[in-house]
Amino acid sequence: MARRNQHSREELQALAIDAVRELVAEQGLGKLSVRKVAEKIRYTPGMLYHVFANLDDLILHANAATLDTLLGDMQASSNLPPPQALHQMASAYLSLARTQTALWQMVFMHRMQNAAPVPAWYQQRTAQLFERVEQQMARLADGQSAAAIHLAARTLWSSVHGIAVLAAENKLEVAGDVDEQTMLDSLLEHYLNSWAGLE
Amino acid sequence: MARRNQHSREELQALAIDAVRELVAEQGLGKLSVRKVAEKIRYTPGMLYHVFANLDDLILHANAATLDTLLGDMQASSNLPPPQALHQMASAYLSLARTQTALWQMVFMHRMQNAAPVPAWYQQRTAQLFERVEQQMARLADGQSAAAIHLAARTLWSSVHGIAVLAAENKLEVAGDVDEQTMLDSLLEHYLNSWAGLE
DNA sequence: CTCACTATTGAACGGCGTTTAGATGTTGTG
DNA sequence: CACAACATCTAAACGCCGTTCAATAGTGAG
Repeated sequence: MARRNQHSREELQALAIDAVRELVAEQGLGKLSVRKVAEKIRYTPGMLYHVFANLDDLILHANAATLDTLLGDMQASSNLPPPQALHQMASAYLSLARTQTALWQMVFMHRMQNAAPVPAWYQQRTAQLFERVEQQMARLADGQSAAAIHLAARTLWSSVHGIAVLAAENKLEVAGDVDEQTMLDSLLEHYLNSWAGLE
Repeated sequence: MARRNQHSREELQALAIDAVRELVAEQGLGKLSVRKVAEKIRYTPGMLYHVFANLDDLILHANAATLDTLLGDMQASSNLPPPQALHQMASAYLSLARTQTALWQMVFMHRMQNAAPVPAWYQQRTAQLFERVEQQMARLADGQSAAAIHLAARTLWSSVHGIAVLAAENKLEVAGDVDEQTMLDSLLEHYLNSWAGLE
């Protein structure tokens, strides 16, 4: 029982990635397993190791797909005036954390087991995220140094991330009933107000 | 082979909690297991289930200890003027994330498997964290409503949390070489500037 | 038609959290 | 002092998990 060759290597990759994303969306990251993925695409677990290095590698590929949709959503607002653009980008980030919580968590909160270095094709995507923020901050800046813009972009986005983390967990450690979108508004308004010297 | 009774129930709890914290500090959360904890305190895994409901319950108890030291550190600065107090509290939070990364992650980033509700004795500790921030924000506020103070405290602290998350991961998803303490300074300065109308 | 090749399987390894019957000390009672 | 009742703890098992790898069964080339 070998070589069905119904699927090329690339098709198998795509099948497995889709299966991971479906399983996680349905049952959460905690219930994901190599065996379930294999069963879902009707192969044996061992086969997945000819196509991916290990489970973390497979997860990384699935995360790339999630990041691509997020980057797409964020790109859509890049032509607005900077404050609105940042607002919409942050809203897209938060929206993903709220509506696709499990997938968002797999991207931003899953700790990889293998100490393997993050591959370039993945790092590129996370770098793009900050780049888009930095672009808007640069447009907003009034003659600030590149270092200052870099710092502010990272500060602001880490803060947005913190709010999104809260939204994704949605109760456990930190109970409270403040709406996260309102928190986002508060953060952006006040931080940008002071940083860019707006009124 | 039963009833050594060398240790009371409370002593066993304490032993197990210490073992968890040592194991996690040394090897990280990913390597923690009931079996290792049991071996470390020289009992069998089954015994731990007479003292704790399950592994998550044990982790929760270990986390309470971590939270207590954090709350102590944060309390120390409560008599300073509000901006400095918030600064020091945030620094304590960040410092824990940097120097005791694995323990910090166990508190703030570990997802519990069991859907059990968070017990009151634990929720009380996380609530205290926000309360202390809120207290300082209230002192800083210029006649703002309780709701506005609540919102601002949660916004600010979620942002601090986001920066601490970044510090704890320290490379993986988001490469970059900006010092987190500097980011904290930037966040606090600008957010508080605008929120409290300071100059 | 046969052979070399390769995609795929199936079984195994060692680990995990958790449950539970039963063994073994300790303690209270007569 | 004997013995029953009890509490404590162990040992083994269950069903999962990620990962590895020898063996196998289809395929395409000659």
